[in-house]
Amino acid sequence: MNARKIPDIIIGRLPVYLRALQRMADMGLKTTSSQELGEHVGISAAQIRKDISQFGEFGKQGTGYSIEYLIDKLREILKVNRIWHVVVVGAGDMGHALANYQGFRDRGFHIVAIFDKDKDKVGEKIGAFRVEDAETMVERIRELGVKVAMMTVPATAAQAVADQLAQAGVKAILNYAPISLNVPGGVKVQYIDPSTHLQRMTYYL
Amino acid sequence: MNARKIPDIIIGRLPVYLRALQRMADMGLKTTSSQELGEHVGISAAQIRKDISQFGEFGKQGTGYSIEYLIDKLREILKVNRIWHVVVVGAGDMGHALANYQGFRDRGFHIVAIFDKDKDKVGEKIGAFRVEDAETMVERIRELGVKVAMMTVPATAAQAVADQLAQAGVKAILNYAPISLNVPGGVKVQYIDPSTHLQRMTYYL
DNA sequence: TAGATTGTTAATCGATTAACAATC
DNA sequence: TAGATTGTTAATCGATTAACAATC
Repeated sequence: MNARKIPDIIIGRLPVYLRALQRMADMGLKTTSSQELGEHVGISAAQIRKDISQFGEFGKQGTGYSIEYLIDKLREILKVNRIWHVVVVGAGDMGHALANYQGFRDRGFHIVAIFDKDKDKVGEKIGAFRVEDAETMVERIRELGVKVAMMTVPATAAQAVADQLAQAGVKAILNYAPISLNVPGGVKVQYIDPSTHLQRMTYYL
Repeated sequence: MNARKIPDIIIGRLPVYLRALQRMADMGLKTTSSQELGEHVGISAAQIRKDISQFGEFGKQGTGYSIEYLIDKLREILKVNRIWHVVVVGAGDMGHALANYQGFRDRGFHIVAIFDKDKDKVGEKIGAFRVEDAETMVERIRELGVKVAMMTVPATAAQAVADQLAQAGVKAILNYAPISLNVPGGVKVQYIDPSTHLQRMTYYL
């Protein structure tokens, strides 16, 4: 089916399409076109058609795409037609914000545990969670079979934590620490660093 | 000097180089090579040399780059050799986390105000700040001459807030709301959406 | 049918890599 | 000097766009 190797850059756009489509569905729309979707996400219609057609023929000439059907397909392709259990490492302000964030609902993710190294924070209640001791992290992640983690630890601790996560079997790390991580092959990392994002814009000011 | 149009994709990598270099400087290192820097950030040495050489000849054959000098140059290129005043819109958990975040220090940014629409939140103290009424936002941003904003509002409010920010003269928006924004030409947007970032990785699991 | 829009091909455009002369 | 590493060129590789036949 999707036998050929799909470029990273295309995979990176699919969640953006999915997000826009889910929004359209929430607004009660039933169908859309590459043109319309493109206007919403700021990408050319041709590129959207090309990206989507990598995975099959999901549209109809003359009428466009069924929003519901395309959502289903994208969720299937991105493997978010299931719930991924996620751990948060670091119970600082950002860890709190993530733990309380409602936006993971219906996007395929469910936080199952939060860890911190600081003994003062261990046991603290955050929403429905209780902060667990980082010392037990590797074991707990293995037990729970968790493959996805979000790291909100200081830069100085980040590489060591990433090593532990990889060792525990985590395959996808969302890194909020302002540092590039070295991870074994097979482990994916995405970076969120507000300063870096801001610096990508100041050049143009 | 840097007369030619530099591709976006190169500008996007410069903050990553800068972050790695600042880390090296913190560790007391004085010089580095494209090879070494490349290993840190996961980018080929050839590409790093090519990227940097777009802006001048900052290295030395045989010895590489002076870390301090290259940091200075990158800060100058990215225009973060000054302090940008920044506003936060939305005083929810994420707004709190950003307001308390120490990582903007020395990266060129300084938060000057936080706004929220919710009258119950207006007046609330967050660190050194007091939450201001969103109704006064446009005026306050104009007064303060702020060009950079971070938006942590619900998706439903995001477009309207972005319109207001643009109207107030903001030219760079870091958007935490899970929605693509339409902004006038000349306004830059960067997106941070943890679900989208996670979905970029699940494909590979 | 007429109009609209897909999926796909070919052409264009842009980014990355490899290689090496220059030189510290 | 010998070794190392830059800056740059040319070659390769990959991504985007334009165009259009197919067809709903």
